[in-house]
Amino acid sequence: MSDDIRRNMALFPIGIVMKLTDLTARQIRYYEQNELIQPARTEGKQRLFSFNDVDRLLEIKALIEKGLNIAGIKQVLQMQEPAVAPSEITVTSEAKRKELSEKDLHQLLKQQIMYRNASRYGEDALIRGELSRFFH
DNA sequence: GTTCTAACA
DNA sequence: TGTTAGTA
Repeated sequence: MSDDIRRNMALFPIGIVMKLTDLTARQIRYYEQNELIQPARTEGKQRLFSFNDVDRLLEIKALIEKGLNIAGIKQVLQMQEPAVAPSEITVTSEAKRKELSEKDLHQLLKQQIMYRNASRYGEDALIRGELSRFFH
């Protein structure tokens, strides 16, 4: 698993990331403010992005083009990273179920659908694409 | 020349 | 989101 550290190595400045992602510096910085990405910083406070950061930005870009807002992208992204087990996203007891609001139930439903798809096809952008319609 | 933050004729 | 100002 040493490939992971390579993908997370902070390598390129914002200028290169702009060309790699076709995003403006403004957008990249804006997404960072909204915690969609967390690039490293040099001593001089300049951002340094890793391959993972670039991949993440490409995903964000795809979702933006699908018409999602920051809030929607956050949710889609959060369901990716934490490879939550089914038990964690399943409503366990009746008591617990009663405490959930309608909004929570929808959120839970989306997570479960996402997990099933991820289990069958393994991870992929297509899954996000399908799921994105829930966040319009 | 590049990047950063803050702000808006 | 664009863009500009003043820096580092």
